[in-house]
Amino acid sequence: MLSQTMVALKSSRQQADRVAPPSVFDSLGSTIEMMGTTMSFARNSEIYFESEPADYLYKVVSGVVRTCKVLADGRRQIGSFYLPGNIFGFEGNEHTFSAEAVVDCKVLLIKRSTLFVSRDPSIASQLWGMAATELQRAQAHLVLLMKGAQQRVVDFLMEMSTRSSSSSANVVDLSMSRQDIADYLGMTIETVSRMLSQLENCGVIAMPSARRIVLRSLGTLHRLSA
Amino acid sequence: MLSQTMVALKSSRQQADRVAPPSVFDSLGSTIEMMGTTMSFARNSEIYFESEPADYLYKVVSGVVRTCKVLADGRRQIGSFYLPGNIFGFEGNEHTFSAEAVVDCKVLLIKRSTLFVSRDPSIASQLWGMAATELQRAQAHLVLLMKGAQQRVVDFLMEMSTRSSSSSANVVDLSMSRQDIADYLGMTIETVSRMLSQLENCGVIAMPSARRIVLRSLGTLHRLSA
DNA sequence: CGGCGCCTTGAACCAAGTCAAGCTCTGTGG
DNA sequence: CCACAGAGCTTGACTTGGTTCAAGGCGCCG
Repeated sequence: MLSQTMVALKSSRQQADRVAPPSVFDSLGSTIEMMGTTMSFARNSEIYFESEPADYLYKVVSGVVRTCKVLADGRRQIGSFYLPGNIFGFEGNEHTFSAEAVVDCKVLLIKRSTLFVSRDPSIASQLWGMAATELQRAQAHLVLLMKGAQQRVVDFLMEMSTRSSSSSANVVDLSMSRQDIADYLGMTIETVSRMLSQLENCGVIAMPSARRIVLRSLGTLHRLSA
Repeated sequence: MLSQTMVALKSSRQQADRVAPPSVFDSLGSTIEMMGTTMSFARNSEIYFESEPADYLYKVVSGVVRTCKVLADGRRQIGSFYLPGNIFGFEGNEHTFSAEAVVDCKVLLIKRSTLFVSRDPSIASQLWGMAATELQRAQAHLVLLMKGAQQRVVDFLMEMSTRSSSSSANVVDLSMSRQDIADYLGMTIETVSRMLSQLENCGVIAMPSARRIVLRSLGTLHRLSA
């Protein structure tokens, strides 16, 4: 049951890149305006660590971010993946998970304190809404972990398909490794691999390459995830 | 893998009991004052259903509440338990889980709209804090579900011990059934039972009765939950 | 071409689930 | 007050889905 993950993180935290113009932090169609700083992070570098004080919110500009935690026995749990446009870093006063760049990323940082000085009540309710979205994500993840291996993989594919505003629907380009997927779904890379092969054999997906998945029958997939 | 749970819910939604005086909604040491309504719910009755619009927040006055969801295959997932003083009902605009009374309960209802009319910025930040707490709870639950059966049960006992402001520390009085515990921990009642017996045989807990657990060695328990 | 990540596949193993009794409370009616 | 019924809990024997261990394949870059 022990460690498979043991990712050697690049220790180099990246430096600030440029100061963004007064920009629109526009998730959820909102209009929180503020000064933000964009930073770049190299693949597998750490954005923040799990227990650092949470003074910022983060918005993915490009790339993909994962939040994760290394358990006592060396295994790793991934809390969530964040795609361009997504906002992360919502945990209370102290981060409960670390955040890392899955691939090279640009991330917009917003100091939390700047959000509360403004008296604009719409900001408060937007924050509320984002936290609620995050909570729903976590709850969906809980439900996912109760299912069997095949269902988990199918759910994952469907989630990624839905969330990535991909050009051609039905094609999912995964930027994360099998190990990342396994740690997100709470299983081993071998099982992830087997389930994918199995789905391919059944003809419901195709894998032109390991990281590119074609969803050939959304109907069947949806039924499988029941 | 099919249904074990099939709880027959009492359909009788309870009526409003009395109107509370302008009361202090004082979780997190806050001072959100408002008119609230206290309602009583009988054991196993439904407080709200998963997909109803979420117009209220709820505070447990007495008793214990569970939030849960019935999966497609009939199994049930419990999102969380709420003890007296805890506040629940934070999901976005629509509840993702149902809420039910584990035992006879009194619950204080607060209409959300009343929270937003006031311009008091402290209310907003308190709401933010509560949502963050709820998120942390969910994340802790995620981590829990990655562990082995014994660890899950130990974690559950520790959580309950910590959260219940019990008179005598080290004694946990469970108001929920084995089935509730199993559905919270993502396993079967048999496994829960086996793990508890095992812990008792090792001498780290005692069970004067099925629902009353004495933690005989917090140190050992803490080590086991590693 | 060779080395190295990363992914896949196979076979053996094991933790938890399933199925099936049996036990222990608790409340109820005689 | 006792006997009985039923729900809830425990325990044992067997099955199984997923992990573990161990090769082997594929693709990429030097």
